[in-house]
Amino acid sequence: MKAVAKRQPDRTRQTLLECAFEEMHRSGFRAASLDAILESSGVTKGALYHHFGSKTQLGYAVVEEVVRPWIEAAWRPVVDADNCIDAAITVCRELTRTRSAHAIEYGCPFNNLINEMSPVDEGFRKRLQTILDDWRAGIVAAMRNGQERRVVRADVAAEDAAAFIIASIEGGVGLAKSKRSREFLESSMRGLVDYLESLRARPGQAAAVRHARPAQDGAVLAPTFKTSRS
Amino acid sequence: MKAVAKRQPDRTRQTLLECAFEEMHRSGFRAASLDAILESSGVTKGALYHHFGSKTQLGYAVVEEVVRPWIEAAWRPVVDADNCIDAAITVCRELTRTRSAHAIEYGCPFNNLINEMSPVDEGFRKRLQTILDDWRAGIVAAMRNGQERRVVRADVAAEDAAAFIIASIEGGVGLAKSKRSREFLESSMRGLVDYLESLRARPGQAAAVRHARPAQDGAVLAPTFKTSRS
DNA sequence: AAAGATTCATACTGGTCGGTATGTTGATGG
DNA sequence: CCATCAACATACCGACCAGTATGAATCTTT
Repeated sequence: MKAVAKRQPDRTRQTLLECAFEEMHRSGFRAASLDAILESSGVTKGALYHHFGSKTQLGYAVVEEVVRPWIEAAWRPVVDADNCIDAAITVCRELTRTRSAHAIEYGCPFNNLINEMSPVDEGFRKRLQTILDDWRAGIVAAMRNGQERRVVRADVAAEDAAAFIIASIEGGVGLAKSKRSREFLESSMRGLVDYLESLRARPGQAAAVRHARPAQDGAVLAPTFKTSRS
Repeated sequence: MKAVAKRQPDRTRQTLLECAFEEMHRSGFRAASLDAILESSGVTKGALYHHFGSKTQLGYAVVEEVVRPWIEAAWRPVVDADNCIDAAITVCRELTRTRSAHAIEYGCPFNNLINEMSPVDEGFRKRLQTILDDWRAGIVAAMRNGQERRVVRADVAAEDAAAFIIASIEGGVGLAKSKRSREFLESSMRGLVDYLESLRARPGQAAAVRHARPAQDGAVLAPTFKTSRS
């Protein structure tokens, strides 16, 4: 019998992925040092190059197997929820509240990788694009669903709103890196929450104007208390 | 008399700054190669190190003397305008329309630098932070001004809205890099324009839920067509 | 248990990059 | 016209880093 298996290729691979993810999160992909990954993981270079053909291949694997699930887990609650606006607001609140100083300082790995790698590597670009597409499609589906259930205004263009929401989140997290505090992120998120509130369907509203007008007139506004801070 | 001055230190410095900016825009700061900058500028390494003490100092100078004016020029129209919402919408339209494929592919230099350098270099972080602070303060001032002129809803929290707007712009430009087309940026910008429209003060509206300001109506307004799309 | 493949370990290589040492040329003041 | 300094130019150095060659240890299969 063997007390502990001396060879655990799957575990080695997983350790490598996680340490590579952290190093990439701190330094970006190009500045990520293989030696640093090897040191933090306790794996040798021979093992690394047995599991991954190159640094680039390792990076691709991190995107597919770490970043992608990470992002998907974040917005899943919104897609699964009965009321996508309530769910989205909750996610936003969680996002700012649970975020450690470390996460504030280093930002969102997904956003970081897009910014760094999309212009210089097609493999990264394509993989990151599909993650973004899926994320957006999930929000679009949630909003369409919300429109059918009459919890989201019918005149909202779901594609545009989804892109706008994702952009504001990633932009807020990204820009927060330039500040010491999380003030910017929190402030931006309050703006986002206000925007999300404005997407709620109002009780007596006639639906479906969509591409005709920006809505806004006639309807008399303002969900109010649930969101009013102060 | 001299036909052409053989020594033009100011011009040499400026050329260096511009070429460094372009190289940094393409590759990021850390991956920017001094040799590439020297080749594209036709300047030698000796000249570079005469004008700048190190690559980092060169980077700082690019931030202060190229990136900062670049950003300030972008939002100045909003601050100077009579109606900041109209101006902001115009700027957004310009931003997407005039943007070349190159700019789509490589994103916003300011955002790129924050994402890349803020976590790893305090000098960059501080300089970029002040640019962001100024940008945000400019929008806040414009919105407060707009609130006094009754073109912006009185219940809007200017700080939050400004952060949110900036985040959505930079996020949209950043994420657009992962797509081949500018579709994502345009879509996100349509979402932003819709949001900006929602900030307009409405004629007969009793204002101020937010900080409980009464705000007498009577002021009329609302341009409308100037901005309505489709 | 032998053979063969998988999994890992070590030492080394070629290349790139930021930075420096040192030399040369042009401008400038006396 | 000479001295001095600013403004360049060239050659070189050490560090780091991705990748490889080679071999050893372990597991699997028969």
